[in-house]
Amino acid sequence: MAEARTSPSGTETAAPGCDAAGDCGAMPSPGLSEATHDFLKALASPTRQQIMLLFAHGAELSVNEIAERAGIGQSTASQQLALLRRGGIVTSRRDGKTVLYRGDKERAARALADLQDYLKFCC
Amino acid sequence: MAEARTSPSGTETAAPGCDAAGDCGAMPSPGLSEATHDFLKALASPTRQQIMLLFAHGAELSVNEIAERAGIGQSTASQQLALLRRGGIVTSRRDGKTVLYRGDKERAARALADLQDYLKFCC
DNA sequence: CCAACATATTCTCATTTCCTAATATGTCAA
DNA sequence: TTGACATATTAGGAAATGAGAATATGTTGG
Repeated sequence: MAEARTSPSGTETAAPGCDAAGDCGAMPSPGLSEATHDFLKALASPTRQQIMLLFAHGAELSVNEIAERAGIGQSTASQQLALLRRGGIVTSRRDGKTVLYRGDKERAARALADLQDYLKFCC
Repeated sequence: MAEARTSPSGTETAAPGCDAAGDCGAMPSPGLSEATHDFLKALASPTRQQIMLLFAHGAELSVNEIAERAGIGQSTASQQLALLRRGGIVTSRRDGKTVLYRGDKERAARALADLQDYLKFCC
């Protein structure tokens, strides 16, 4: 009978480490917002990391250009770009038939700041 | 006949965006080091994020404590902690029978700085 | 050494992710 | 509107991931 889990309900909303303290409701408990989680997930993939490098120096590229330069299919590129956009690292705008993507400096910086707060809290 | 991929070999070691420029070997081309990639992968998981929160305020916890507080099994905790350690966010030290884990502030900060450079380059 | 406890490793299975092919949607020009 | 092109979406299979059960390794005390 292995895996004796003592706390049956995994519902631990409050900040841990403050278990029996009593007055820890004051701080916001940076539980890593959905946006920051998406940001991390977006960057935690070699393919998407490679795609991001294509946006160096503020370059603005179409889906096809990205697919070709990254050596992946068109649909794959579209999907990965959607994840990157969901993670707030890229923005897209339409120009005629094509859709141009580029890095979103501001939102990336914001996500990075969130991450910094999170790490400052937990480490 | 979909998926017309122009570059058949996906072996793109050099920094893209510098394709036909010629003199791009000067900059380090922050291709996201293995360490930083492990760092991102380590944080891109709700379970591991939850575990990290247990280390708030420099707390040092055993594997069993972590498993209990996070509501996961012992083996799962051990595995996830191994990933976190591989990502450089956590350090471990032995104290008798138990192994104590805590956040690694320095290495986390270094990984964050790497990430910042990467984003500064690509966005 | 042996028993007891703590952690690590292995095995297996369910879920998710990644990628491609095929198809659908959207946009412009004629 | 139709044709051509660019992107988005869907479907399906291979590979990676996440978690628990069982087992192995390591450590202390008797």
